[in-house]
Amino acid sequence: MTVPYRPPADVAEARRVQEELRSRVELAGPGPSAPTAVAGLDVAYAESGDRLAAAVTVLDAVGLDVVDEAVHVGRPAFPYVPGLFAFREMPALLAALDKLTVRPDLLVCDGHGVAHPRRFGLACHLGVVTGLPAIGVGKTPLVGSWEQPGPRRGDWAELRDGDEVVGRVLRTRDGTRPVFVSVGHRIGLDEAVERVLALTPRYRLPETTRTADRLCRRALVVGGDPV
DNA sequence: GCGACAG
DNA sequence: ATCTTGTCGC
Repeated sequence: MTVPYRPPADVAEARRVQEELRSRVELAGPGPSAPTAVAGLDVAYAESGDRLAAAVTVLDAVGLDVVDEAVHVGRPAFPYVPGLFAFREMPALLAALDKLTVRPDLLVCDGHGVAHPRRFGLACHLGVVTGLPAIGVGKTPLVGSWEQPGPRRGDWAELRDGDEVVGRVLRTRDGTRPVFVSVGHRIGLDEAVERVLALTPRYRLPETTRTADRLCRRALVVGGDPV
């Protein structure tokens, strides 16, 4: 899946691109079809901050075993600006996705989807650009307010920004901090939460992001960096 | 005006 | 994201 993508030259251009792509987000799912190959995406940075490794792991939706994986080592494509975070990692993530042999049915991103100031976080960006259904799973909030969800796995609370429900604060494990789930592209919030719970049988974060996290960190070490 | 701010 | 020691708990 080769997808054309050019990083913006500056903040102004990034915001224009973001606004243009935002109109293409689909907040509902395509249908009842259950995903079989779920991809996890994550990026690790070198201490210097001038090098990064983007990883994608594809897991069987049922057994949660890794059926394919790919990494791409490169440089950040944009400075870190809250709200424009996606531009930083998009090129490397797309390059990694390009190397996959197995085409995923769903992308699980470490970052938010529509739970974003302009409703277009990394998960939306990746979903729209690739055309694949995508879910955003953030570890910390970016926008919105919420009531503390119950203490048990599966308990949740609405994440709302003003009058809009932009996601769900979901407890994936008893007694641990919740994660922030939001729609990225072509999937509904209920199904997104359902998928996240299916991917967290044991740990707080989805197995997809855990495997991708280990992969990109390893790639960064093998590539030679830790002083 | 001040503070907050995914990774 | 990354830098960091010990510590509490299963």
